[in-house]
Amino acid sequence: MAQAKKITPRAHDYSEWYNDVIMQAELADHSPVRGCMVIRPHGYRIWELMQRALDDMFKATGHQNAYFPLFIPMSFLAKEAEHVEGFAKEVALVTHTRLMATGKAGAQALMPDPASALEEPLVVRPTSETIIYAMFAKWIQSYRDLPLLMNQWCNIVRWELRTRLFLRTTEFLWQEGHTAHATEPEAEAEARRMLGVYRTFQEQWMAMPVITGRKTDSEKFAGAVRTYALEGLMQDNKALQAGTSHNLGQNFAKAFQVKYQTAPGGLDYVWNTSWGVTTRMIGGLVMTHSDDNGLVCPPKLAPVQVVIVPIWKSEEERGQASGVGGRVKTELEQAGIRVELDLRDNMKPGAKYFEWEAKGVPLRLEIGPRDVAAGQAMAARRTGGKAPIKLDGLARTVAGVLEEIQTGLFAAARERPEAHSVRGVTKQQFIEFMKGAGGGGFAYGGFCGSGGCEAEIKQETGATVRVLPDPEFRSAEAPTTCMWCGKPSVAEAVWAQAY
RNA sequence: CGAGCAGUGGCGCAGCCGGUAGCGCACGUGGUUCGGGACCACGGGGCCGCGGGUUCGAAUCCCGCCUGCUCGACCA
Repeated sequence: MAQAKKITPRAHDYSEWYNDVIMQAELADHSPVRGCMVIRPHGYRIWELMQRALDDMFKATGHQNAYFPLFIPMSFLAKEAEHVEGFAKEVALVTHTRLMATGKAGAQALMPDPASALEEPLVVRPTSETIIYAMFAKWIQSYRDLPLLMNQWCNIVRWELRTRLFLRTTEFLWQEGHTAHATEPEAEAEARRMLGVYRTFQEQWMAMPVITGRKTDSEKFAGAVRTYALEGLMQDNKALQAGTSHNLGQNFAKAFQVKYQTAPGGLDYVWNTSWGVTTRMIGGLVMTHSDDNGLVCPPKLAPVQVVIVPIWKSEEERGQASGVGGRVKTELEQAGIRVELDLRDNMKPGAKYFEWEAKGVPLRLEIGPRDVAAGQAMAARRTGGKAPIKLDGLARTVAGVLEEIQTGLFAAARERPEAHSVRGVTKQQFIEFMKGAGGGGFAYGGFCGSGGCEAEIKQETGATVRVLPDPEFRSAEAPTTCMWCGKPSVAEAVWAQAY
C-alpha cells in the first residue's frame, strides 16, 4: 500500500500545514543559508505569472523598468533620518573585497583580507529609495522631466531573525516603483493609484480579497509621509500585508537634493512615491485558497492549468487514450491554456491525481476507454466536482470552466473575512475576539490615534492596527469613541493579529 | 537575538546503556497491473548536519558551530 507523505491537516497545525503544502507542491525549499529559500520551478513560475500581469499593469500606467545596483554606499542610508532608523537593524554589509587563505581547515580556511577592507562599507539594498533618488537628482532638471515613473524588479536583503518560507525570508524578490512628481497632490494620487493597481491584481488574479487603507504612524514605512497598504485575512484568521504604497513627500528629495525648475522659473524639491509587492504574495496565495490536499491555485496564476491523465488497461487502450490526450493537449495549447499531459506508465492514475492536486492544478481531464468511446473527457475540478465534457469544442468549454473556477475561488475567499470580522467592537468584545476560541480576524472599531493605545493593545492581545480603512471598507456608522480608551475617535481602525 | 525541540540513503523514521547501520516509501530492471495513492522478484544508493575531543573503537559519550521547527522581542 504505497502512501506518499501526507500533508498535515490545517486543523491540526496550521503552520506545519503551510510548510507541507509548499514542500509537496514543490514551490520552494530551504537553502543551506539561514533564512534564505530556493524558489523551485513550480513556485517561480507562479512568480513569473504574477510579474507578467503586474508588469503589464505598470506599463499601462506609464511606468518604465530600470535596474539599480544591489550595493548602496552606507552613507546614503544615513541621509534620511527616519529611514536609517528603520533599516539600520537589519542590513547586510559588504566590508571587504578579497579573501585570504589561513592554512586552517573547514570554515576557518578563509578569512577577509584585512588589506582589502573598504573605506566605506556597502549596504546590500534593503530597499532602493536612497540610490534611486540619488540618480533622480541627476536626471531631473525641470518640471518638463516630471513626472518620472520608474520601476525595478529585483532582490532585497533584510536580516530577519525569524523566517518563514515566502512570508519572511532574509532575501526576497520584489518590485519597487519609484516616482517623482511636481506637486504633492500628484504624488498622493500616484500612491493611491498604485494601491488600486495592486488591489485589482490581488482580487482579479490572485482571487484574494483585501482591505485597503492607511497605516498608522507606528506602522508606516520609515521615511514616508503616508503609507497605504493592502491586507488579506488568511485561513487562520491572521492578517497578511500583501503590498504597500507610500507617499514620501519631499523627505528623500530634500535628503538627496532632487530639485527641479518650476514653470515660473523657481526651484523646488520633487514629491516622491514608492510602492512594492513581493514574493510574499505567493504565501498569501497559499493561505487564501489551499486545503488539506495541497495547493489550490487560481487558474490565472497556475503554472499548469489543465493536466490530462490518460487511463488504460491494454496496450491498445493506452495508444488510444494517449493519442486523444495528445490531440486535446495541442488543442488547448493553441487556445493559450497551460497544459500537461501525464504519460508516465510507472504510476497508477490515482497516484497522479494526488500529485497534481498537491501542486494546485485547477482542472484535471481523465481520458479512459469509456471516454474515448463516448468522445468525451472526465473533468475534475481541484475545487471539487467531476463531470464529463464533450471533446467537441473542448477548448472553449475548458476556458469557461477555468474562468468559473477563478471567480468561484474569489467568491469563496470573500466569505472568510466577512465571516471573521466584527464591527463596532467594545474593549471587552475586542479582547474576547482576539484571544477567544474564535481565533480572531478583522476587528473594526473607533481609534483615538494614540501610539500608547496601539502599544497597549498589542501587548495585551497581540493585535495591531492593520489599516485605517478606505471609505468603501468602513462601517456604515462611524465610531465616535476609541474602543480601547474611550476618548474621542479620530478614525475607524481595523485590528488583527498579523504575519 | 534569547528559550525549548530536532538533524541517520531522495522522503518518513528505528538504532543512541559505545563494537562500524536498518525498516517503510521512493528509485532501477523484469513481469503482472492501471477509472482515486498497485503487486511480486531481484537490485542500486548512507562524509549518520559540520568541526573538535574522550576511547583500542563513536551514529551512540563530551564541547563548539550550522540548519530547521515552535515560542518570545523585531519586521514585506
